[in-house]
Amino acid sequence: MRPAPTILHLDMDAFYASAEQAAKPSLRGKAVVVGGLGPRGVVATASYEARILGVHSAMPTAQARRLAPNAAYLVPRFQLYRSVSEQVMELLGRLSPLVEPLSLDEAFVDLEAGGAADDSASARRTGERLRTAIRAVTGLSGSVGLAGSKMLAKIASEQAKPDGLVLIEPGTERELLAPMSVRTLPGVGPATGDHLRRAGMTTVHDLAEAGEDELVRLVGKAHGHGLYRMALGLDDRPVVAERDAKSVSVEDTFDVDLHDRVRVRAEVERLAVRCVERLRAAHRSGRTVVLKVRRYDFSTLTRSETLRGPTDDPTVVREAAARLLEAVDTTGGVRLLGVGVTGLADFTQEDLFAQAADARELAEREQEPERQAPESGAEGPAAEEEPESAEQLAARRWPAGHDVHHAAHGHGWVQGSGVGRVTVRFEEPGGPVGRVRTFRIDDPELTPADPLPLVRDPVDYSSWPASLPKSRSGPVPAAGEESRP
DNA sequence: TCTGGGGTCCTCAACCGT
DNA sequence: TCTGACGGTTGAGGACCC
Repeated sequence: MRPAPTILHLDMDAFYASAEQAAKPSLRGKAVVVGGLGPRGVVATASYEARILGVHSAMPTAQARRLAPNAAYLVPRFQLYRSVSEQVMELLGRLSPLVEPLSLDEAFVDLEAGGAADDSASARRTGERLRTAIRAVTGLSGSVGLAGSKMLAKIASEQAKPDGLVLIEPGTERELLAPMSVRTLPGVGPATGDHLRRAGMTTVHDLAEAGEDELVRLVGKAHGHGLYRMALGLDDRPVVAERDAKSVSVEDTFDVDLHDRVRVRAEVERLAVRCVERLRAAHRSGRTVVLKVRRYDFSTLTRSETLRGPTDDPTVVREAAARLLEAVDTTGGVRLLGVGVTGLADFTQEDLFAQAADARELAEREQEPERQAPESGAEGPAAEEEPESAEQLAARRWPAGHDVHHAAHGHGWVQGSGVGRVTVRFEEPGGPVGRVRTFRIDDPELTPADPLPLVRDPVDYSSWPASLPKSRSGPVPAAGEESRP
């Protein structure tokens, strides 16, 4: 534990939903749900207005619709979130070289390493200035936790939500943690929480009392040891910048379970190719290919194969995935398929040709002479599947919430689509609530558009935090300098 | 009323080589 | 040659996180 609370945890408030509200003036103050909209979708983020109605992350979207039938339901737009995230991370990078992003909307910062704070007062000042800067640059609010360790900084930012700052003074940690639920501690989820509860432990105090040996007996060596230290408020994990990814994977859940083995095979090949595209985009190669199958009853199994050396050849990965699938029983139906690659390296083995040839030879030996080509063939994969309805076609072409441009009406976003029609609201970030118009889905004047920046004429923060920001135009965004309790 | 997608880390068993 | 301990690698699964 360091002597001063100089670890900062930033957590953007209801990030995806807030970004959508900022992008779409008509949604400000309204319940907004961002997530999968299909029959098997789940909620990624709900705005605070939707949370009041009981909607929360990881809830099936169907359930959310029952709780909040009038909320706006939008599919995620990662392009927008990524660009906002980059702005935020850029500000964090100016506070310290040690920034550890955890996701698009969360990061740890070691303020001491950046000379941005050395005691409680300076840490608090920096935290508040950061919140002000984030609001000015992105138009969104973030909550800040400050403490002497990562674990406590994260707990602090959780307490600070929404739109606040909480600082935990070193020396007060044990007292603060004692009455909290064991579920507060990182790494304690539903399973471990239940396990501990059955052993009579519900609070952090109970864990500290139980002692290390008892915890190790209950939940295993690594976890038990870590849990005990956390219960005492001890956590010396450093802030680590630039973590290399250890695996790359893609997966798809199907709206309807797949029964046709030919279709399953075709989907696995498609996923393998997508996985390699991602791998190559990251300039990596991988040595172990993993196939994931979730069956009709939600039971999940994985099968993996380690190659002689790392590869980024789509043929090699596709063939490995296909071999793995042969060993899986899919009768009863398949709900999800995934293909991943682990054991990543920055280089590719020179012997790629030989490896591809090996794999092909193996596959050929196992396959019948005429391999069904899914694209051709009268009884291809489509035989069993329903043709796409007009609704599905419209939803795919014009996803709810995505930006569009109309030759006559300008910039807008898709409010909904179906029966050959798409409804668009014409409005822009920072502008007034716009009007709604409906078009045919094949209207030639309507085209998909890129998201607009959430703040059009941002305050100049190019020399932040060295000097105070100067406002170029408009009112200085509200973001109190005082923290909420 | 059913349960996404992209990851990380840990555990355990089997197997291999020394 | 047999047996055992031990470490490393591989494969499978589970828990957890956002």
